[in-house]
Parts: sequence; C-alpha cells; structure tokens
Amino acid sequence: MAHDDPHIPRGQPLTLDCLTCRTRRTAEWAALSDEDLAEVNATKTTRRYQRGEIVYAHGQPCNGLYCIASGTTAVRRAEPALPTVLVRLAFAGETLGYRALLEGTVCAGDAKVLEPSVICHVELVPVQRLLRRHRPLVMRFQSHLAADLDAAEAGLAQVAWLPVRSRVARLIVGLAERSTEINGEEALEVSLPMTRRDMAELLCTRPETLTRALQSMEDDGLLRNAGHRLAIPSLPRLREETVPPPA
Amino acid sequence: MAHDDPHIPRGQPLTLDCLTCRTRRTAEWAALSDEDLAEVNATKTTRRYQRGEIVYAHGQPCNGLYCIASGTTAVRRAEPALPTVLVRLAFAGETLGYRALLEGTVCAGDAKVLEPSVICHVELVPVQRLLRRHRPLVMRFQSHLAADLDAAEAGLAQVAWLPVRSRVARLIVGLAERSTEINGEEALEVSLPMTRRDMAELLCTRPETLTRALQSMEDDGLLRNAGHRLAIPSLPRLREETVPPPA
DNA sequence: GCAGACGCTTGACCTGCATCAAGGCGGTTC
DNA sequence: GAACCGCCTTGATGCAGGTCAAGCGTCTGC
Repeated sequence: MAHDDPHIPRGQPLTLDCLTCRTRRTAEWAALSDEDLAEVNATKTTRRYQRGEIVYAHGQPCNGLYCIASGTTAVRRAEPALPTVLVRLAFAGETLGYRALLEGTVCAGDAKVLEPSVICHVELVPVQRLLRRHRPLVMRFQSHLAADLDAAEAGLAQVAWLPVRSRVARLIVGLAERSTEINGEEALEVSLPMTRRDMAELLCTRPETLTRALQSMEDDGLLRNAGHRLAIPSLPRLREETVPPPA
Repeated sequence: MAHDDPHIPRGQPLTLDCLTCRTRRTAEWAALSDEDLAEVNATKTTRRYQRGEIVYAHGQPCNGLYCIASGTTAVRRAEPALPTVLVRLAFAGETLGYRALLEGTVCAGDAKVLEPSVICHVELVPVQRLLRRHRPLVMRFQSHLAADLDAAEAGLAQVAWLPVRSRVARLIVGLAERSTEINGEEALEVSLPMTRRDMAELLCTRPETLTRALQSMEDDGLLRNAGHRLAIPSLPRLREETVPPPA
C-alpha cells in the first residue's frame, strides 16, 4: 500500500512537511497553530520502515513521539511473566509512544511495522516544550488516551461475551469502515495487513481457530477469502454477525 | 466495613473536610493547594450509599465527579448490543466519573456501590474551573486515565493467556496486597466485597466456574474459603499460581 | 413463624476452542 | 532449480470451561 502511495515520494532524501501532511487534521498536531507546527516540522526526522521493523521496544526509555505518515503498525503490550498481546493497530495519522511520554515511563510494549511505512520521529524535548505551553495539545493526547482506554475496555467486553466468529466479524467490519467512507454499503474489499498470528493475537485466539472462523464465514457466503485481501459481498449481513449468536 | 469505619461519623448530618480527609494525599486532589482544595470542599456534598446503590448510570450526562471517602464500588462498562462488563473496582481515595468529565461525553457505564460507602460529589463547574487553572490537576487525571488503560490492557493479557484459576489467584493477590502493606508475607485475610457474579464478571468467566476454581484452590491448601472472607495461609504459594501453568 | 427471593454450591453434560501434528504453498538463498 | 523457511490450512483429539438444572442456606418482608 504505502510503497506506491502517491503522497509519499519514493526517492531519497525523504522529507515531509507537517504543514501539508495529509494527517495534519487528524493527528494530535491538529491542535497546533501553523507556527507551532513549524517548530515540530523543523526538528522532526522522517524515515521509511520495512515490514517487521521495530519502532520502539518494550522497556526502552521514551525518546520522543512517532507519527505515522503512512502504513500500519501493531502495538503490543508486555505483561510481566506473560506472553505479549497485540492490543491495537495504529494507522496513518496516529501517534505512537505518547503514553510513555506523558507519564514519563519506559515503553510498556513494542510497536512493529506491519506494512512498508513512513514514520516521523519528533524529539522528546520539543514535544515537552509544546506540551508545557499548549493546553489544547495536552487535551488531544488526553483524548487519545481516553480513546485507547475505550478500545481496550471494548476488547474486554468482546472477549468476555463473543465467540471467535463474532469477534472476527467485528474486526473486519471495523477495518471495512475505516477504509471506506467512500463506498456505500455494497460490495467492498478490505486488506488485512498482518499475519494470521497477529490477527489471532488481536482477537485473543489462535491462528488455527481464526482460519477456521474465516473458513466458516466464507462457507456462509459472508466473505470471499483471498489471503490478505477479503471481499465482502454484503456489509450489513456481516454486521449481523457482530452481535452474540441467538442460541 | 465502612459503616463502622472510625473515620466516618455515623450520625447525620454527614460532613467531611477535604483538607483532613485521609484520601487527601492519594486522590487527584493531592495536586491542589490548601486554598484550592478549600474551594472543592466548599462546594462538595457528601452522602452515604447503601450496598447496591448506583452512583452514576450508563448514558447519563456527566454532572461532576465522585470521590470515594470509604467503601468499594464496581465500575461497569456498557458496550452496544453486549452485556455489561465489570472493568474495575474502585476503592477509597479513588475518583469516579472523571472520564466523562474530561472528554465531555456521557457516562460509558455504571458505577455501583458494593459495600456501605461514603462518597463525595463535586459539581461540574468548580472542577472545570480548577482544571482550567491548574495544570498539575490535569496531569493527575491524565495519570488516572493512563493507569486505567494499563489495567485494561493487563486484563486483556490475562484473559488471553491465563486459565481461570490463575486469574482468580491474581485477583486475590491484588486484593491482599492493597489491603496489607501492614502484615508481612504470612497468613492473612482478604475480604471479597462483592458477589460471585460480580467477581466472575471481573475475571471474564461464570459464577459456577469461579466457585469451582476457588474450591480447587482450597483443596490444594492455597486458601481457606469462608464466603466473602478468604484466609490465605501463604501468599508466596498463591503468587506461584499467578503465572501460566507449566504444562 | 412462613414464604419468597436471592446467592452460592454442586452435579451432569456438552461444546468451542486449544493443542498437536502433518502437509501445501510462496518466497528467499545459494 | 534445489533446499529451506515461514506462513497458512486442515485434520484429529482432548479438555477447560460454559450451560442447564437442582438443592440449600441466608435474608427479608409480612
């Protein structure tokens, strides 16, 4: 996706302008004036990531913020004595590593790039300076925190009450919705920019079970499965699967 | 518990002084100077809650903050089309309903009192005024948000990787730790101020399964079960149960 | 006192999902 | 192109825990 993204120049050197970045209005930086944003722009560095590269790792001290210009990354969470969990996906326009920054702690997990991506890095000091000065920016980060909390709690609710198949349906519907404010409700495609293992981890299940769930949904005509690209004949019918089964 | 708490006067009228409240240093208000806190104190109201009473309900617009002076309350989270989940317990010194306040949304769930409690209510307007003026207070609430997010993600990790028995052990160890910075590691007691149903919901399981897990742990001598009061012969041995079983 | 309600426990049963194991299909390396 | 490797899929099996149902103690109201 990202590697042939028309917005991102392919040749080196790789320079992006925050002021004209298409994530300008969605990222936290939307709270900043042009002048303040120019300050971010001046100190940031941009770099291309390959699939599988680590943005930040568990236990590492926070060294600033990462802002996804394009691509998708998986945010994992490490819990002592437990395997890691994939807690969320982060898409273009989202900020990574803000929690460690706000709380002044080390990173609580890893962020790994799922598709070729372009990610900007803003140094710790300028961000802190802006945060000190700029209330609305603080509020934006706070909202991000609140949104993540929402998502985590929603995840708990789903694991507690829904069978794997419904959770799969929810994930796909979610991906479909965010990739298409364009189309109507009709036939559409979504890409799954991750391995079955990652997806299983996101849904709190195992790859084998996930495959079987996808298979059964395909058998029921809810989707057509082509590896990492799914076709959805009818979004409304898929949506019906997102509620607990009647029995 | 709370009803014979020496710190809380039993007779009406019920008045507490924020400045001398024993939660003064743990609650978010710790960020405030005496003068600012006096402002909170002047506008707050205090009231006694019975077991089962609702502090705030799902969908209700935020009308301020609730500060638990004594007692325990269960915070539930509502997800559309799904049964409710118990996402956390809140103890004395904790603030309830801060998320709706910070984000300006309606309440995302319910808070229900588990034991006779005393809870103070601070009106919306004074809090907003303080938040506007007082950065450290904002930061405190932000930290609360971050801590809740941590807990929610830890919950996900546990559900994903641990069997019910280990999750039960974690809950009990957690309760034991917070109720006893006093004792050493030796024999101690913890109270479970909630129904089996609530506890099951907190652990993402069913009451029957929970009972069986407690039963099996009692059989193994890890605890002695007396309804809502558990005796723990050896906290270290219980702690061993909190990691994934070897097999 | 009794009746009803509620919460807890226990038993019996069954199923959804994890686990283990094997085979297929790209993709990469030499 | 052969050999390897990681990923996905499929099958077979077993079990943890969900579900249903009954019995029992405790509390409450009348």
